[in-house]
Amino acid sequence: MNIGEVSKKAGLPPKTIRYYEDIGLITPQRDTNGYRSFRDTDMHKLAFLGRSRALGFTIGDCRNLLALWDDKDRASADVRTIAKEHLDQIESKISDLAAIRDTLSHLVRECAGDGRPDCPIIEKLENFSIE
Amino acid sequence: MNIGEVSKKAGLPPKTIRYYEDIGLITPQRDTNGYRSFRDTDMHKLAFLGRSRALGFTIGDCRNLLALWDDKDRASADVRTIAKEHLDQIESKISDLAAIRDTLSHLVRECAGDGRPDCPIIEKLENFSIE
DNA sequence: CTTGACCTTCCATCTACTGGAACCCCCATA
DNA sequence: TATGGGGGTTCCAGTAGATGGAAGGTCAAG
Repeated sequence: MNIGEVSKKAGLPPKTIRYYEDIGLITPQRDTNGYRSFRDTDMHKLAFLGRSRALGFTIGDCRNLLALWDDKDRASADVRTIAKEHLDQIESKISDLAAIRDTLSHLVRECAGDGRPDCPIIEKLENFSIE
Repeated sequence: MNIGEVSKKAGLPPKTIRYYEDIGLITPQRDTNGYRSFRDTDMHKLAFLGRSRALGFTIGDCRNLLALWDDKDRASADVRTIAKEHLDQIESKISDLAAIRDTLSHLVRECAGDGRPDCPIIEKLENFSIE
């Protein structure tokens, strides 16, 4: 399978797939003409990567998860640890963003948004602190 | 005021402050020894930048907000537009993250996390799709 | 006079790609 | 046989927003 077809099936741009090869996440064979030749296992890994990345795992996480995936004897606790840490990060990010959203939506509601120059948003940015 | 003191007051690392000068967000004077000499207006801008960045505005947004801040005659609608767009982005990011969190926490709950090798997290990453 | 804390510049590095240039390969059609 | 179009290849540069580190100048205290 050539990169274009793989790209469609895995839902990843060709550039991204080449990049994943560059950084050693996959190692597709080559045809005599130099084209990359993807096997099922490459396809499988790419799909795995696509899903992991969609869940927000970093490339480093993905590398670890792939290694764990390859290792049939690993303890599920190892996988769970990575996932749990990531989940914690996501939860803290969500609450950060929620605080920001609350502050901002308050400001946006307060601002008349008309032609007049006085604007509470700018005023608050001058001396407000998010708590 | 030297950069160290400004750094403490504004809560921004010296590196970041120099970077903000590099990209033209501030233009502090220089002492005869070459040290940056920060005035009140620089301090004020840095504090403004710190707060805007803490609210997740991009550097580009900050540049626009600073310009609007300088322009005493601008319409508050201009400021409100930037803030509103940003708020929308934040809300969509929050819901993306919430979907990821739901999926992940489901997986983490399902995984025994013990010494055994079978792990639903890995299994789902093999053939799961986030909807 | 030396020590140590500051300050300076410049260059490299990080994440996770993405864009573009220049070039090769394969197949179908006129 | 030429040619055109749609693949593929490599390599270099750039994105955002800093951050790390090297090499060196400056200043105040002891």
